[in-house]
Amino acid sequence: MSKKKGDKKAKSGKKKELEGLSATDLAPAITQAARSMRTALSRSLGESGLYAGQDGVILILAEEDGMTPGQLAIRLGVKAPTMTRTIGRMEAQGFLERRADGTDGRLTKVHLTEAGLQTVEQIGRSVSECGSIAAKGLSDKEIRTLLKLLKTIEQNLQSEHSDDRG
Amino acid sequence: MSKKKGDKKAKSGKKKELEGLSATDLAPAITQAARSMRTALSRSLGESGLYAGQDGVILILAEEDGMTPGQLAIRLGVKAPTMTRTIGRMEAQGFLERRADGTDGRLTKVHLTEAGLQTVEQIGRSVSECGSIAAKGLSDKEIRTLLKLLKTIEQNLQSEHSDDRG
DNA sequence: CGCGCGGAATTAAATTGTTTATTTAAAGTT
DNA sequence: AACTTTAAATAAACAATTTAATTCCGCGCG
Repeated sequence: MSKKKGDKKAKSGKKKELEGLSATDLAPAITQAARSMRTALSRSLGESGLYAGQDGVILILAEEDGMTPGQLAIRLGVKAPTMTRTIGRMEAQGFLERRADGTDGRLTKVHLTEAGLQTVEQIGRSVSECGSIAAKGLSDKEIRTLLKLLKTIEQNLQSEHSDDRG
Repeated sequence: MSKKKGDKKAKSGKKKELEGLSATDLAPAITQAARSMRTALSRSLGESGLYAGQDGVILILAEEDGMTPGQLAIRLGVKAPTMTRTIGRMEAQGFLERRADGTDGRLTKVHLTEAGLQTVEQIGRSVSECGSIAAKGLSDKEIRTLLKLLKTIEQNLQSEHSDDRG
């Protein structure tokens, strides 16, 4: 088991051979960083009675109330079934409520309740604070670079999945 | 519209105020990127009969067999109960097995089975390939920068949690 | 020698997340 | 108008994570 792996054959062929060099560490690195972030955020969010994953729903709804589960799922980058169940829990918790759309019977509109509205500020604070803690010691430029790189790899992974040729 | 911020006009004069500026987007960004990564890795890993989260266990065990659940948890950055459950599943799947430590009755040693050993190469390929896909279009330097930044924010979050003052 | 303390592993309970499959309603086709 | 297709939401099954509580075992102390 050698730590250095230079013998990986590139299946794409004409690309740079250096490509897969450090990329091997990318998946573990981002996984662990995200785990730490999720845990930290979860702790902070706990004060509001929320779980990590629920914060985004409230934040988006605070900006635009009455979105459908599908729209929320797309905005948050999760799958529809995930959103359905999360909404169900949050509804039971009293943070939001579902209402049927009058014109289209297939649609469900999600609305923030009074209790949900009251959490918005605290959530914003938690997310912001969590980001600040994580970014401690990093310059503004570095943060922007990180944000840009994260978006890039996300798009790369998404487009790979959608298999959008032509 | 007036919400637009992030101008480069303000230099490092009062970095304190600028600090939380882009950091607010950090948690959502890394969350989504990690989610995409996890999904992609999960698909690739599926060919080996594994789930995302199990790969690291096998990879570490391939390097050093007979580690305890607690050691594995620390190495992978997860909590002990997570490791217990993952090990349980993987044992049921036949990838590894638990053995009691002869000298210390509290310890459990985890060992790779033959089936587990056979997945090592494929896992390495999956992780590497997944990283390459994610890093498509990024220079080697950018990848290293990303890795460094990820490690930094992870350490920031960890040290925040350990709360070791005094 | 007994008894409590601490560490390691596990169990319990709660939630997010994914994939696959099912229901229901709108839209399109013949 | 009836049938088919599509789209949205949901249900079910699996897995990963976390925190809190429990069990088991070794070890020191009285």
